[in-house]
Amino acid sequence: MPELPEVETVRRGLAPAMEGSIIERLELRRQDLRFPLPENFADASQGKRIVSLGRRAKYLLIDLDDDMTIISHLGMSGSFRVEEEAASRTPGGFALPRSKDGKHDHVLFHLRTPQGWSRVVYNDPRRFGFMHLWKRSQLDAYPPFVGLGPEPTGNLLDADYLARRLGGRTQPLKGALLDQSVVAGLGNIYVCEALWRAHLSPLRKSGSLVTPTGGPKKQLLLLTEAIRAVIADAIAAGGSSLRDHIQTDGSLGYFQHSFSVYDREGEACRTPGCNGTVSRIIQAGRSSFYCASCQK
DNA sequence: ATAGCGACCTGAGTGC
DNA sequence: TGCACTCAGGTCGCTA
Repeated sequence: MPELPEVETVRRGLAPAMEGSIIERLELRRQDLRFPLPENFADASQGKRIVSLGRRAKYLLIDLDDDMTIISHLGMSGSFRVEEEAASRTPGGFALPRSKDGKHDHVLFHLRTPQGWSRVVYNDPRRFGFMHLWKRSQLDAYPPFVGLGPEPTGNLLDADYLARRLGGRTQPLKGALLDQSVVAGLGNIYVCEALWRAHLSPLRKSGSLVTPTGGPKKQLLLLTEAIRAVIADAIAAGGSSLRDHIQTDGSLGYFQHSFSVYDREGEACRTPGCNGTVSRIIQAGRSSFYCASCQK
């Protein structure tokens, strides 16, 4: 489920509840997520203050006050929710409504906040997510971060960079953009959306967007801007839905965005002036949605 | 080196 | 109402 914009929205939603709080207790109900939880997870976390929440690609970073960082990946079905406790309650007095889906609540952060007490709960039905502990000063050496491409929101992603990475590559654009070493944080949905905005087919050979001298063709400039814009728009949409979403059920992690092509098989293409229909094809075992009329 | 595919796990949706 | 089947936003590791 969560691609970069969803993880960023989760980060922004959790920050007010977690930053500055102390992890009074870490309750581990299931250890067997995609990878086993760290052996010393509870001991290394309890009593520590959370100094800030960060993000790299689709990874949420919970920075503790002793140079350790909890790295959390939501996999396909992971989500967090915040349960606030009134300031007047005592530590042992939790009387919050039990989650309707408690059987998939795997990690519970019992927090002491400046205002009182709260719980932050990690829920993950499919258990494709995981959490690791890593020294913050050595985060660049965390194996999944080695070789990770630039953030699509940052300055390192530009058409010249993509030309260097895509030049000579015969792989279809769809696969190249899903490659986290090319751009970090794109997933199936936003690759489909970016290609639609750039009027490029997911089947197009990656190298065809690069000139013989290795520079970006105009279409690659458009693709670069489309990637940046689709991510920025999705983050903005998540941010604007954040407050309402928390108010309804306290959960963070999945927002029903409206997409232009994703999951719209058989519907009319939304490109102005295009009368095509959205198709679904399978590439490398994953669905690609695109309009064959305006995406070439 | 690159590309394709199954595996990991559970739940939601569909059609009979 | 139940059952069988398909599909899912991510990533890893194995093949050719």
